[in-house]
Amino acid sequence: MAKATTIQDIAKLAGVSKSTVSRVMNKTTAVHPEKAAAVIRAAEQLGFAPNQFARSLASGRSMTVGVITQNLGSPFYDAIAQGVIAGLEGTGYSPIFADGRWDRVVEEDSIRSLQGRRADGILLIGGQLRGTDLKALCGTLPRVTIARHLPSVQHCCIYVDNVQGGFLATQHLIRHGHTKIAFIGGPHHHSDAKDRLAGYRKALTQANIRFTTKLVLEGNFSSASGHAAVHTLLKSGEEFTAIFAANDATAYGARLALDQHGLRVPQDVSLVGYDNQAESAFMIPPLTTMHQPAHQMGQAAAAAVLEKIQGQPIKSRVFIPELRCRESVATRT
Amino acid sequence: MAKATTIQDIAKLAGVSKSTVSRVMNKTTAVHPEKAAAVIRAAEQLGFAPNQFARSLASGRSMTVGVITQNLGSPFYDAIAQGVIAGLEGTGYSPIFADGRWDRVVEEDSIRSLQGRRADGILLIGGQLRGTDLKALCGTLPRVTIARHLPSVQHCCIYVDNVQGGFLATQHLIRHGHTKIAFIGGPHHHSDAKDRLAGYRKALTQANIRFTTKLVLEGNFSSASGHAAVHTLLKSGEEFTAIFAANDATAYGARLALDQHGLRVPQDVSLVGYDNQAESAFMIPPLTTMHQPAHQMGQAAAAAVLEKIQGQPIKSRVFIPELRCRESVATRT
DNA sequence: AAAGCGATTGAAACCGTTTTCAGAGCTATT
DNA sequence: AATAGCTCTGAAAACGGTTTCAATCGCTTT
Repeated sequence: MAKATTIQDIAKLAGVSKSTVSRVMNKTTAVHPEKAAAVIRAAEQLGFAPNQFARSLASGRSMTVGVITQNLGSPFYDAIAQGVIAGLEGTGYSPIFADGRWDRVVEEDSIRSLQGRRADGILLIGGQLRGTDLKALCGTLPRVTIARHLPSVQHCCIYVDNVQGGFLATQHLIRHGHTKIAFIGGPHHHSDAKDRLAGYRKALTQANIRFTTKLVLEGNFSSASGHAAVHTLLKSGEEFTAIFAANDATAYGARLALDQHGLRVPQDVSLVGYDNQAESAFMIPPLTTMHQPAHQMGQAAAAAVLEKIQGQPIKSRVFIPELRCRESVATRT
Repeated sequence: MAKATTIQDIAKLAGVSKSTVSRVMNKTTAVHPEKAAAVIRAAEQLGFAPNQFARSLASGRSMTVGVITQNLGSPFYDAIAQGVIAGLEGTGYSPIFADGRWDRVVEEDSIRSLQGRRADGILLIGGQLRGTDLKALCGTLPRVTIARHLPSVQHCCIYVDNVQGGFLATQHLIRHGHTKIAFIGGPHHHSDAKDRLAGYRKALTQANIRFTTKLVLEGNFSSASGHAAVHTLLKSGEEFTAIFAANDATAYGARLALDQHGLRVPQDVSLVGYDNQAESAFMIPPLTTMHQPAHQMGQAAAAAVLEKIQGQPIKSRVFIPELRCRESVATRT
């Protein structure tokens, strides 16, 4: 590799000392405008990119924030990651990724690797580690958790109120006259799934509708699981006029299964999803679903961790999901 | 944060010089077993974690590879990124992301930022920069381009044959008896879109079907554009019995528009997409589409850039998309 | 016994920045 | 006119490793 241009090269070309170049680059001290201009010109001419390692070594700050993801590929979590990247852009901080794969051990390794890289802060998108583990592992390293609510001390969480989301979705169905509402959830141990189920039950209770486990199916947030759940449900013979799926992917699978059984949406069965992924607006019929401001959450988290790095106190933040009414829900007459 | 322990601390505790500590840590030279043991003991006792920055600064290698993305959020490109992360896992190299936003200037800045972080190699997922620009910008820095074919020297490209993909999709429709096949493409300047169109024309020509621009609509790879294109097409009065959409998102939009006009898929109009995104298998009807091995491409690219970093020569690699037959195509009788 | 050699080792240079420190010019005060 | 106080600047010291270089030690070879 051709030797990269250094601050020294610029200093020579601009006829100043490297200290001055550094000052111009970082605007830390006033420099005579004429010299500053010369430095900037020289930097541009040489295509200068400061060596972040030298910079970090000298200043003690790495200007990177570690981002722990869990198996990229789900629309919701990906949108968060995208928001994080967007939120970091132009701040001088770069994101550095490590994948936790929804596995406690892998997640721990990932965090350690990020620490070796001296990340100034850590952003956890989802994950498995308990708050106390995190604290033990990260010490005082600024960190914020996204899309998860950990009630541990000294830890900021940016998340959505899934109980409220489940409640709103179910309430919408109830308001359209439905009383036999099936719920296709996520894995029992997944807190989002549990919360959405809790919201579902809350809405039922409030409307004096009896809750029955016969209408609750376990899925795993995949379309295939939604598809299978509807088969199971139909085979069970339990009556229902509406389905609330714990995410849009599940709703897609459910919708296909209904179609295969000759059931029309929304005339025979109403359907509500959760996530508002891009494809939902173009389903047939367009899917009514809960919108989560994923991108916005990612940006908020990026901003939060930056503030924490700068020593400012930050607090957790709850986002409320919003109902997006489309055409997959019909009034039960 | 408490000051981290350095090799100097270990040297003192073990009663040797820091050079020796470094040698023990990296096994670069034989060290007297007794001293080596003392060093290791000291390191463990102090919980030593080498400062990656100092190490990189001194050695010139960063153990990171830069990944340039373009607006995360599209299934195809996201799957590639996911493949890259997977391919790097366990290699000691970490991916560090920067977004180019499909904008030549932003992309250039991103590359510069990655260079500042002294990435040992660069992976470009899509992008706008011409091969010569890249070469000027990166010099001899190992780099591989994914999902783009740049015929410039000294540059490795991992891509899919979009002409062949367009050809196969169209041929599939022709084999089912269709002759009036509409094509909803991407932006004219986008090379993938151009290639798929070329494949479409090639299949037409081979089957002696006259090509007409009246059946070619411009889209932008979004569902909304597919939706709009079908409206335009229907208003134009031009007859057609099948649609080949340049990607699945476009196909979703087209499918909804057809439905809104009372046209059934596949009985009235057959539909083929491109990308095989996860949702396609659960559309109604399940969408026939071209599968691209995106994840696999990302992994291959990661492996390739690592090899190049190690000084091994690498060569470009073309993947062939495969047809995934589902239920959105019917035989024209 | 002198010279030669391989295995170890420490001192010191170096990587490219940031940051501290002291000094040089100038202006404003007394 | 001397002093104090600014503003701007360069020299040099970190930062925490790697790597080069030369020296030492213990043996083996003439």
